[in-house]
Amino acid sequence: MSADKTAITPTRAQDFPEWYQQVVKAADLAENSETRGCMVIKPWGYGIWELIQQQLDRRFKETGHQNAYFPLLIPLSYLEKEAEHAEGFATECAVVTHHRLEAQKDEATGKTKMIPTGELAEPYVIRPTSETIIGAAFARWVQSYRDLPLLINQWANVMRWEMRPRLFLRTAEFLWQEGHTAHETKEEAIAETRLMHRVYEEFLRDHLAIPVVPGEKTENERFPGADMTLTVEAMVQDKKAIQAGTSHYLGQNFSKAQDISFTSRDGVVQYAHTTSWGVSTRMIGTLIMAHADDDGLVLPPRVATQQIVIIPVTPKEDTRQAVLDACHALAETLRLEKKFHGDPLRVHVDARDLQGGVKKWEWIKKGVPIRIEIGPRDIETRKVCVQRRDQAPNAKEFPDKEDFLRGATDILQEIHDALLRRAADFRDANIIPCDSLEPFHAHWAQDNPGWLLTPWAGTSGEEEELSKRHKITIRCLPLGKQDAPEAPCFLTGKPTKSRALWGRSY
RNA sequence: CGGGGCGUAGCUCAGCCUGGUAGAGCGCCUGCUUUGGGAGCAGGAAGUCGUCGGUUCGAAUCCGGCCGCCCCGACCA
Repeated sequence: MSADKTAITPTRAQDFPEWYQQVVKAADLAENSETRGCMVIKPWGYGIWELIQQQLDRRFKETGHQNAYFPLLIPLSYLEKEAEHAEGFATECAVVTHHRLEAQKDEATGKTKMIPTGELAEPYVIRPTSETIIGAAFARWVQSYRDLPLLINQWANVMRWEMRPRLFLRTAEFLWQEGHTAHETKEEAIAETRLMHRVYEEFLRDHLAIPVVPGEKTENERFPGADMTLTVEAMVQDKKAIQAGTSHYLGQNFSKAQDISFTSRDGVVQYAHTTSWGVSTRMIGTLIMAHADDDGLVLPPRVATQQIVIIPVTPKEDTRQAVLDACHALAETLRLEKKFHGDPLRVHVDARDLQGGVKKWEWIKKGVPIRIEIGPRDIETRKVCVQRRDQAPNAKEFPDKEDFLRGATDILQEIHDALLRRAADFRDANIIPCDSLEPFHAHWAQDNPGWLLTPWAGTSGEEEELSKRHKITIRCLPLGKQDAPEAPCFLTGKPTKSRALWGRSY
């Protein structure tokens, strides 16, 4: 193999979107299905989702939430209750209109066709999100201030009839969690919105090694029906932005529309303040675009379906069994004795009867953080061959087995830290301050323009104009930057303490 | 929903213009060789050529309807 050959063709530099597709394929994460816009998530990819689920769910429970489950089908009339909300999703709803099929034989061809029949009096919409149907339940559950706060989360699938699907990033059906809460006061609801926003930021940083810019969406970019939308924005390797998670303060918009009311401490009937927040399988797409390289996927250790893969090297038949035994023994020791952030290590022995090189490259493409090779010589010298996914494919070290055992979880943490640092450096290098119009316009003519941070005091209309002109959006008003030194807005010249972050996005 | 392109083996595609009834590479299976390595050689399995209809002695190939997919826009977690 020549030194410049990569496992993935094309490379990121050659064709980023195609590279992405090839990584998904090479890592065996998911594939397109017969159903338009919907993907089949394969075990290696679903394993990542399961880990995301487990670890996020733990945080939700720690912050006082409980899981529940609500129907997939929402009566059409529910979507008519909150006008803005309905309008926001109207163009991407799948509608269920019939409840049975009738077999009909075509006399000419002899084939049987199934004809929908039994039309429903009121159609159902397959949930694009569940505010309305959960709100209806909340209306029944909330009677008194003593019923509040109501802190519910649901793990579910939703469907949005997207025009241009892309594996993980934008599929018609996707998996997510949606938190829905109801509170007595605005302050409490906003505190909840901010809390979950922070949970997302920490999760992305500490579990996925993705640094994000936390901030607030402008009115133009808000969730339909929300008073405030908080977002975590990730920058991926083509310098585009991906909204990795959102947390919304819904004010009393939904509670008024759906009558989520309660008798307050002073005996007055009031409307609850509600929130909703969610992350989806899109995070897997974000993770790929943030960390993968020209040899395939690179998994942050905490969400790696397997963290360590041990490849037996069996050149001779007479030492084969001893090598296999040594591999299994090491795997078992790692599983039983080592923990990474509280979870037992996930270790796999790849004993398949394939050539070593084939196996090695397969695990590189699948992004396994640590590869171990053990052969007859290593058994004699009591060493192991250690290779890391954050280093070159042919880089290897030969520590004593005992030393490796002692330091295995440290290596995982080092890999996590290295991924995070690399991504953070990249992001920081590609957020450019900009305080006047000329360079702003010029910036977006570049190929992969990165983000601009500007003083901003423009109106929604002015924002929209700039957005359309350059195919950009205000990704967010970054959280820590809304009390900056007063400066003239780059567009209007009005003095402002606020800063806006502009970029192209997925 | 507008503008382009394409549906042929599991995958990527050639063949279509100039109709004569199906090919390559990769993958898969078998055998031999190789073995700290994404190997080599030999053999093999696998396609009602998206679908319905028309023209023709004969259609993957020509004509029409339908269905689906991809790319560029509008829309979006």
